[in-house]
Amino acid sequence: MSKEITSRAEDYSQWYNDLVIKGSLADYSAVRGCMVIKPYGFTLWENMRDQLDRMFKETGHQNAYFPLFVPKNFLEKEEGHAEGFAKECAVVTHYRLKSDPSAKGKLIVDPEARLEEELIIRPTSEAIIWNTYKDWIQSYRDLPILVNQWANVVRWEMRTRLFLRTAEFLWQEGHTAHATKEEAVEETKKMLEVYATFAEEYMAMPVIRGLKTDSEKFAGAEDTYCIEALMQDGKALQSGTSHFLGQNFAKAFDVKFLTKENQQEYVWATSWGASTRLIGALVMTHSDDDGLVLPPKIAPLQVVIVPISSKDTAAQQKINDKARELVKELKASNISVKFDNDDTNRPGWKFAEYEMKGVPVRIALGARDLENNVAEVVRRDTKEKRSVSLDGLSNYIITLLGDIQQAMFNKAKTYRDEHITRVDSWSDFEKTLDEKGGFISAHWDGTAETEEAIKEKTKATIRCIPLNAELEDGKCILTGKPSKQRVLFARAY
RNA sequence: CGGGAGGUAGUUCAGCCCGGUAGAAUACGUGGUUUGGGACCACGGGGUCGCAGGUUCGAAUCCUGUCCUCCCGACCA
Repeated sequence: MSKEITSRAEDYSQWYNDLVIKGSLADYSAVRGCMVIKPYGFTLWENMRDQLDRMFKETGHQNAYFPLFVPKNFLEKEEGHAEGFAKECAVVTHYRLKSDPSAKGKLIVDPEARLEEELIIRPTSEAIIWNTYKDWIQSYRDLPILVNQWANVVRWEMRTRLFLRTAEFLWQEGHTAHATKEEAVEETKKMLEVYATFAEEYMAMPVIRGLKTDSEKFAGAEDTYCIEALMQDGKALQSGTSHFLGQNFAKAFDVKFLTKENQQEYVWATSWGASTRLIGALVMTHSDDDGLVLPPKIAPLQVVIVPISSKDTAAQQKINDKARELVKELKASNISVKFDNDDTNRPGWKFAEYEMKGVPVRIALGARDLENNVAEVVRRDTKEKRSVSLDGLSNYIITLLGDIQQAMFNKAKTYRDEHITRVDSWSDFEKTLDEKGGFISAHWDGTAETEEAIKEKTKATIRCIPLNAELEDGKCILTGKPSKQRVLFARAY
C-alpha cells in the first residue's frame, strides 16, 4: 500500500522522506531544492516557533524585520563572512521581464533591465543588519541591542533534503550588539542554553553543548557554540548555533560607540539561529517504522478521540456525548484534541492515520467501553493500550501527556548515551565509526591539519569540543601528539 | 558537477525490450451494506504518457536534444 513507510533499517533516507511526506509535514515543491510545508507540519513549526519566541522575550529580546535583499557590497565587507557564503548565494541581477519576440507566450529577461549592483537574497542577515546598526548606535546608552528576526533565507546548496537542507528555509536569527566583550560572550552562552533547554524540554531531544573548532565555525565568528544531537542512524545533527562575533562586524561596518569615558570603541556582537531543520531533527530522533512520534509539548494535535460507531443509535448518541464532554474538559486544560467522527473512514484507518502523524495519545470510545465505563487509551511512543475508567479520564490524559514527554526524552537520551564511545586507538576509532556510529569521544592534537586528515580518512568531523568536558592528558587519536581534553567526533548531516 | 534510478490518472506504479484504440491498485463521485487495527458490492468521472524535434502509414514504446525529481558522492553558517 502506498501508505506504508519504508523500514528504518532498510533505507534510512527513504524512511525519513516517507515520514515527512506521509506524515503530512511537507512535500517536495516544483522549485528546485525547496519544499512546501503543509498545514500539519507548519502547525508543528508554529508551536516550536512560539515557544522559542517566548524564551527569547523572557531573555530580553525583541523582534524586528530586515530586508530580504542584501546589496552585494554589504556582503563583501566582512572578509571571512564573504568567503564563507559566496559559493551558495542566489543573486538578483535584473528587475524586469519582457515577451520573447521569437516565442509566443514566453518571457525572457529584459537585457536592458540589469541592476547596477546585484542584490543577494540573504543567506543570513549579518550584513544588512550591521549596516543598519551603524545608524542605530552612537553611545553606550544605545546598547545593548537585543534583536531577533523570524525570516526565510536562501542558500543554494548542491544537494538538498527535506527540512535538513533546503534551498530556502525558515529560521530565526538573533543579532545583538554590546558594549563589552564579557557581555557579548555571556549573551552567546545564554542563547546557547536557550536552545539546549528548548531541545531537551520541548523537543525531548538530548543535546550536547559545545564549541566548534576553527574549521567548523561560522564564517565571520570568533567562536561558534552549538548544540549537537544524535539521530537514530548514528549520525550527528547540528541543531542550533550561537556565535560570538567579536568586533569583526563592527569593524567591517564601522560601528563605534562613545563610552562613558568619552572614548570611541567598536561594538561587540553575537548572532544565533535555529531553523526548520529542527523539525528534521525531531523526526529522526523519535520516529519509528509506523510513522512520526511527536512530543506532546509541541505536537500539532495532542489527543485524538476515535469513536467506534454502533448501529444502535442510542449507544451512538452516548458515545458522541461522552466524546464531546471529554473534548470540552481537555480543551479547558489547554490540550489540543480532535474528535474524529468522520464516518467515511473506519476506525482501523484512523488508528493507522494518527499513528503515522505521531499524535501522542489516542482514545477509542465504543459501545462496549461505555457499558464498562471505560475508554481505550493508547500512547503513541510505546503503543501501549490501556483500559481507563471514564471517571477522571481527562486528568489521566493530562498526566499521561507529561509521562510521554518525559519517556521520549529518557529513551532518546539512553540511546544517545549508549552511542558516545570513548576511544583511544585509531583502529578502534575506525571500527566504532563503521560498526556502531554515534559520537566518538577521543583526543585530538588541536590542529586543523589533523582534523582535516581524519575527515579525509573517515568522513567523521569534530562535532564539538564539549563545554563541560573535564581536562585529561592524552594522546591524539591520529598523530599521538599530546592533548588536554577529549572532543566529540561523528559523521554528520 | 560526477555516478545511479526515474518522469504515464490526485497518488503509487505496470505497459516500453519486440511500435498498432491508455492500464492496474488506491484515491475521488453516487447508491447501498458496514464500522474494536488501513471494509465490501454496484455504477461512474478522471491521463495532450515531462517538454521539443526526428524516424514511421502509425510513437508512451525507437532515435536525438532538453528540462525536472529522487538516491549515492562532491559541497554544506
